[in-house]
Amino acid sequence: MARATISDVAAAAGVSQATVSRALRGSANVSPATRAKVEQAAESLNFTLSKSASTLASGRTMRVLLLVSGPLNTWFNASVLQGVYDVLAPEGYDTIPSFVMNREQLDRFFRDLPRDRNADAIIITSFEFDTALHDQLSALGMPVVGLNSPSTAGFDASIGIDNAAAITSGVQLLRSLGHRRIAFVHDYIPHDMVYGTSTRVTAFRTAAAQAGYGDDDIVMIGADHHDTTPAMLDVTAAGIVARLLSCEQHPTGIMGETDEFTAAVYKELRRQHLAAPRDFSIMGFDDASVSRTLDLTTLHQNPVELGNAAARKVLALLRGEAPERTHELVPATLVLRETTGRAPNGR
Amino acid sequence: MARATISDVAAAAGVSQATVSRALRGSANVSPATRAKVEQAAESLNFTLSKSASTLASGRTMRVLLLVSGPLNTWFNASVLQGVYDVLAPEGYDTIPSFVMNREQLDRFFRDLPRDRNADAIIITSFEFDTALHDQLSALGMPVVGLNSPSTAGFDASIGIDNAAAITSGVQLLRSLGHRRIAFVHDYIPHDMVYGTSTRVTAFRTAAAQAGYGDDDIVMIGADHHDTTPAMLDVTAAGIVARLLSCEQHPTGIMGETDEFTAAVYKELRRQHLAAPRDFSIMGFDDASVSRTLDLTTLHQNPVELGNAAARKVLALLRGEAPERTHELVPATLVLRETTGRAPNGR
DNA sequence: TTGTAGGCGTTATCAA
DNA sequence: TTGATAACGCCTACAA
Repeated sequence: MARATISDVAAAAGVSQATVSRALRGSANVSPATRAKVEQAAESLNFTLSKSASTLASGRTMRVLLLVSGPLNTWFNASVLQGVYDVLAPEGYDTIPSFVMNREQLDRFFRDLPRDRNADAIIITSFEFDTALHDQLSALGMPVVGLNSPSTAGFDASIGIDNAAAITSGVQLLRSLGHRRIAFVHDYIPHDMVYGTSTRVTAFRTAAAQAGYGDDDIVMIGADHHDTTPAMLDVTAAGIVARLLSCEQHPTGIMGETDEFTAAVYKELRRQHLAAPRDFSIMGFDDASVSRTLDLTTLHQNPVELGNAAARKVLALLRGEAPERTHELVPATLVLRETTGRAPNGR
Repeated sequence: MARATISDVAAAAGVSQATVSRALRGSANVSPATRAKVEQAAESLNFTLSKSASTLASGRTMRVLLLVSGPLNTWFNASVLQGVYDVLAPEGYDTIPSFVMNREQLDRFFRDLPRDRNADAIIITSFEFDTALHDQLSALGMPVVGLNSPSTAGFDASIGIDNAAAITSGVQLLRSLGHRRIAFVHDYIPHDMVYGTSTRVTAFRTAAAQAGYGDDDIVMIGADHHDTTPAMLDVTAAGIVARLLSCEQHPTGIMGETDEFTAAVYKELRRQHLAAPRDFSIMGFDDASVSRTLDLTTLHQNPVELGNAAARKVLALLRGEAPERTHELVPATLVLRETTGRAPNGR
């Protein structure tokens, strides 16, 4: 049997199509009696409004795009999606995830976006845009909210964590524990589209200098290519540790860009029969589940809540209101666990 | 400025709307010259087809729903999403994730689904359906493919891993390593909507019996409630371990329902100064990243590939073809790492 | 509060 | 290969 349309319902309920439309969308100006009649008719005909037809007629799609950088199945991205979904779904909006891995895909995304014109707003996560892209954003013609984007330019609203402040507190911790030489280890940072974590690298440099570390007391070690498979992560980490331990006077305080990456480095250090915090201190960033598994000291952030907040801003923008706070920076807080402690040599 | 419509392009290119439509969708029967003219006109007007209008006219939405059980931000679910997205996106389909946490939400989902009628197909992950739900599936009127669903009833196609075979190989491993008493530890399994992992519980029982373990040599320990926060997982695991160690003659071979859960149990065991494989053997299930971090022996599966396969089946169904294999069961293979070894007491 | 009627931007059928 | 034209199913002034 063909699907019932709004006129079938109208006929069944003995009212006009317009009234059915109003009743079913919960609009005001419909008498309770009429509404009941309509709802009952719709129910018995197993009728529901067609989203496409509504969209075409109203111009509202009830969909919001979520653009994330890198794979969807990382702890951060998946949590953001969860958070966005949580607040959008009850409001009747679909969340449509898209992800891009490199600059080329990003450009294509923006080129094709109007073609799909199937969204009322877009949330963009963890991209470091150049000015060309900022212009693209403005040309979109829909609310754009940024999540963990280094700059707020081009966004109607944004939310992110305060990477710099968090890194600073981490550096302070290492210093107060007596670590004289400290290192920052991080994954490969692509040139064509920066993933946002580059902020942490520069923040570490700055924070260390401010904390009184000299250039010789700071060691930055980054992977020189992107690991594609999980197995490669161990290999990358082994290379990092080799470089770390071959420093003349190796650092005893180590910060990692993310928990995942830090976990791999930590594992390799243990393989070298070094123990934390006996021989060194190590801390991650994110408070992902792996940090809990390893009792890794870390900097806590909650990407689900970031997603929630971003979605709330979208909703406000869509209602034509200003979000409570247009550009928001939330702190990431230090979580002390078992992998940090007094520096081995004493002070 | 208002957005250009297909007639603007038609006018600019000096052809009819129908021709523009054909040309832009790459349909055959358009002369190269005309196509070029149209494409150029579209380009200069910055025109792209409206998805909603296309949908309304054609009946095809170019969207597929992905219904998952439990939160979106678990390793498994996020990977499935990634896998589905990977094959659907290049074909022009949007992937729309939905997740439900309990039976009530599931019922609502099916009740509201036609209301949204905004999908051409649906992929359903990790649900154990009763017959009432099977009927719902058939009534959907669109291709339904199952992913890791215990039964194939009601699905047009399905794919999943062979939990039973995998569990059997795990049990065999423990037996050949000389473990006389073995345990299966698992998280709380809700009654209202089974998450699919219950299969593993029963599979363990069966496999153990077949491998010659007597009833007294098998210990099943499940959490008695659902942990909501990450912190609670440790508490749950502590309870599990307490029960495990308080067995008269405690088991030395342990299998866990998932890597995540097993990791928590393993952590608690280490906290009790027990070491694997010296004092016991432990293995997880999934080959999630945490198992690599901990060098945990596990049973490997690749949910990204499961997602790929499910999406390919959807595509085939949508083309009106039969999928290569309608109902597919792929093996999960044993990955030996550092946490399993000869039973402590010898044989 | 309810009804009428035009329009939203395509696709698809049928001719030409 | 191309062009008219009738759907597609709903929303929204506007009128009653």
